[in-house]
Amino acid sequence: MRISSETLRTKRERSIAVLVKGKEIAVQLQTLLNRPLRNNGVVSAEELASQILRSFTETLSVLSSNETSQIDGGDGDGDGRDSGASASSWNSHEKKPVKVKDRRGCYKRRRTSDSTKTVSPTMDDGYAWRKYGQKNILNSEYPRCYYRCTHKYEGCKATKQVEKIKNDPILYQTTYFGNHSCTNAMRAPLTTVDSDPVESLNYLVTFESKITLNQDHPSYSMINTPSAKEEPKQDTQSDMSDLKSSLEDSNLWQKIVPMEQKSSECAPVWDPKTRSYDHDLDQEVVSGLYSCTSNSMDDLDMEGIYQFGDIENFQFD
DNA sequence: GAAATTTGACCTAG
DNA sequence: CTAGGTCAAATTTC
Repeated sequence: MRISSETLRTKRERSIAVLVKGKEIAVQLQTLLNRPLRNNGVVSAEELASQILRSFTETLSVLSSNETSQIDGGDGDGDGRDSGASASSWNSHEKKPVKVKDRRGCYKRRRTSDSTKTVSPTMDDGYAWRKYGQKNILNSEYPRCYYRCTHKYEGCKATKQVEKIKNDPILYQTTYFGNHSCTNAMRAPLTTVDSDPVESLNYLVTFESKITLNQDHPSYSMINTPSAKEEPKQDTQSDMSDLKSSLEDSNLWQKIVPMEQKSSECAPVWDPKTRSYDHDLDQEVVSGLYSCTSNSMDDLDMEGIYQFGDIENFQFD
């Protein structure tokens, strides 16, 4: 099945519109960051950064989706069971089930196609996820964690799997299944990682990491997986590579994140009591960013951020 | 006490 | 048959 040129044009227009919006927000954020005091505008820097993330995430979603991008739309994806009624099956003293619950046929295993993979230094993507499982994977050094949307019981069927990359364990490979049917209003409040200015900056990096350096560093890529056997969709693939190559010019990864410059003397700029990094990998990633934020924002090459705005001038063929 | 996470068992696609 | 995806009770966190 081929995509109509009209559909493609619509996608492009949507992508451009969202990217332009992202540019505007980025400019606002830059203005904020260039001032030492916080909250001198109506919108906080955290919120702006989060908006940027969402704009770019939506765009990437549009650009990477296959045709209708409907995922497993049909017969209820096997997870439609209600978790409420659970026949108690455990003896109160022994840690063994007295009687096995009859769950045969209660769900279908998900197909491996119709997924979208991303690679990012952070697990967070702006949505609220709830972990429901973890598995050690054969020939994989790190376990795979399973998440579903917090709003599952409001009908949102989005799930994702997160695992560290074997050769690059500071990065997480996230595989998304299904689309969020929850609205913006239902998304996670910006009180978790979103509220960290540094983490928000990390989102910018995350965006960059998803779309660039595809050849030089296979980890830094955004991969749409139509399943290995499937033929690549030429139309969308070429559009994606056009956009990628355009954005590669900005070379933001190196400009924004001087990871090598990790310096322990740089302190976080937010209250550490209210937030703590619960695992060292995030710590490593973020501490690289401390050096950006500590000596005012001068260390941060804002030109790189400007270049996000050049997306606006990108010409589709 | 509610929400989130952990973890072993259950279940199915390949 | 096995690897991997999901469930759900127990446990932890807030």
